[in-house]
Amino acid sequence: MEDSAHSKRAVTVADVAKAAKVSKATAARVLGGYGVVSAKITDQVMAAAAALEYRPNELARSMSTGRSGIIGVVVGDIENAFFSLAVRGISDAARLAGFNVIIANSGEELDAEKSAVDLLIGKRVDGLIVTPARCDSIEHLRHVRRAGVPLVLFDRAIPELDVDAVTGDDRDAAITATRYLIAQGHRRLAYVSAMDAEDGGLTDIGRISNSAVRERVEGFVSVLTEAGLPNPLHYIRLGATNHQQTDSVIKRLLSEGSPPTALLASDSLVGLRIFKSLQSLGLSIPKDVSMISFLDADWTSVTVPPITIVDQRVYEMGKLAGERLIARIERAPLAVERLRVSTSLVVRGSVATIDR
Amino acid sequence: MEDSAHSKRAVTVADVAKAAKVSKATAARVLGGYGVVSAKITDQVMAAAAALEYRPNELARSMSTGRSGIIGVVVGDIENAFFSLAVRGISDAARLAGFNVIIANSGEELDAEKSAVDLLIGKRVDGLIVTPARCDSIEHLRHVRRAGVPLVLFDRAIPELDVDAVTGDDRDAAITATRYLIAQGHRRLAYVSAMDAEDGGLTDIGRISNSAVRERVEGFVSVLTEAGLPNPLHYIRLGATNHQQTDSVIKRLLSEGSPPTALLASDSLVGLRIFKSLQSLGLSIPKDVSMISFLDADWTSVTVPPITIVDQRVYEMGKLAGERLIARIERAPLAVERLRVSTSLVVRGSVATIDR
DNA sequence: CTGTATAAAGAGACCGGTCTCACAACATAT
DNA sequence: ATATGTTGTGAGACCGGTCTCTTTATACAG
Repeated sequence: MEDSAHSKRAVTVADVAKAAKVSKATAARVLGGYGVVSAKITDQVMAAAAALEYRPNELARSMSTGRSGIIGVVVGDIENAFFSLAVRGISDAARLAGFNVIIANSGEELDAEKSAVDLLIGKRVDGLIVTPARCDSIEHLRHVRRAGVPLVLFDRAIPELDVDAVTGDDRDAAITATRYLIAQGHRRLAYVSAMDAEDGGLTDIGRISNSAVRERVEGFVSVLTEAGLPNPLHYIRLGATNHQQTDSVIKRLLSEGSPPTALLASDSLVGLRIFKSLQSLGLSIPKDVSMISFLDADWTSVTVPPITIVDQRVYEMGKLAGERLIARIERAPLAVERLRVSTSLVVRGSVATIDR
Repeated sequence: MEDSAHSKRAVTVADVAKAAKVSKATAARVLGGYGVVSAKITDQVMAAAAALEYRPNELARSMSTGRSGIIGVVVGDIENAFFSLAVRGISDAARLAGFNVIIANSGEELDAEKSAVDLLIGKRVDGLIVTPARCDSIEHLRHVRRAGVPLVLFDRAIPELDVDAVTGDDRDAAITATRYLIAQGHRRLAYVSAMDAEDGGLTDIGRISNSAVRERVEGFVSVLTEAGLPNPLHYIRLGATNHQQTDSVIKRLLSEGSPPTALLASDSLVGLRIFKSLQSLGLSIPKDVSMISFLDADWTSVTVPPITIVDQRVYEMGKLAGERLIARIERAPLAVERLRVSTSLVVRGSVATIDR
């Protein structure tokens, strides 16, 4: 294997310059596409570069220009369809503007998020899109701003932070879905979310550290209250983080004296887990229990019955976030804003009508 | 907004050194964690760094060390569950070894793949994992090798390229699935893949430019041949790239004089499209048509009936690819290998038994 | 034919780290 | 007291680009 040398020093502008018999500065002008160079010299340099298979060192380039052409994205969980769709939206916006994307996974954990942010700042990304795991620990995000790196929050807003955010209209979405359930005659409604929580219960909505979840819960509760239903917090359950947890949450929920007749799932993963739980408990949807899930995920349209969902238009959210960030990077004079992407309820077959 | 200045020069080692009243070299030693420095000076420097909120410039660091700590991944389509799972496997392996990951999407297009590879090489990634869109255009991959950057192919192998590859045991998987279908009494079997093709038909297996698809088709065909079934190529269809295409492929396939009784889907996206097509055609699975899909995707276990699948263990594949690449980066003396991750057939309910 | 404007090419500083080498200070051996 | 070693610190080259400033060559005007 003659190429096992492995690190034969890469070809540099200096090498090309020497081969083309011009100065390093001139070669750099040709290869970097700036300044003025005669056609003849340009050809010489290009020929030499091709012969040597010159590839520019973007690192060095970034060092002197101060721009990396990269935008960093910190998401909760790439495997979640919500985020992978969002990432595609961001990537598309980025590509259109000539930027590339580095993705880092936080696993919805604060420490991982912090170090991901630090890492990306270290790599001198031109801007950052972050899905903050918690809205009550924001020092690291403050630092991003202080470092002069444009920042856009995704899916969750932090009012104290005076920074752009792209979110769904979570409150309205929850309100619409909840009103629909009530209109169908349901009176005992549960809201199930994946957010970590000490115990499954909930006492103080204001303390939910994830704004998307909080606003949905608020919307949910406000509808129950306006409908005059008792104990609006009673059927709210957090902590459906994995299969076992969800199973036990659902089991406990349904074995109450008067169990809920409808479940609202905070995201498509929770929705899927709930679906499977109900299936394994031998319960039929929507005859025994009704459900609505957030996100128009793959699986929701092929089940029997197909699942009624809140369509979040995540791709648009991602694209918008990307565009906004790029506008910031290019110093567009914009007011700090929270951009809300509207959602819509897609009625399929997972909600029963209850006669009373 | 007092921080609208936006680019207040970042804090450098020199700044920290000045504040700590030591030389740049000493400050660098403390901040970079190399060399020897007395405890007293270390404290001074750390204090100054903390006060100034120093963050190292990884770009500059990479420039002098020649290592970026990044591995580049070029995948076909992040939104495909296959790839997002693989990416998680790769990321986990990377994180464990202290590497970070940049992801680029090729959209299964050769040009996009080439420019992604170029870009990543330009960013001086320490290694590259690529899912080659085609196995017959490999000059850009040759160049990666010539540039001295370790490379691991993912999901598809290219024997001519003398480079590590991590794939499934595609041939065996297809054989197992096909034999199973035949054992259930099926005699007219179709294979449907998403690969681009001029027309849907297929004349020369050897010319399939994607090794995974080719090997699966080979396996499929070999079983049909060994079972003495006529015209093994007859029901092989490529080009099920999107919903419309798949619909028309399926429609044409089933409106033949003697339509296939079982379909084998090349990946979970194709599988899902097939499922929906059949549903919209009013055909029942498995009564009217049987099917098997590759990949244990979300949706396959919640349909009615649940789908019999070929479980590909993609996470393991990704992890293995990551580990292999890192071993290469760290100059482990390994022979070039093709690593095959075994698959297994998970029988669920989408295949009917045909009595004859 | 000289003066000046202009275009093209070269020289070298710079970005922010790492790292080699020189050197100073002090401890231990002879 | 001198030689030798050890440890901690400073000076400055270097990575591979960009970019400013200077120099050289050429064109055109007076």
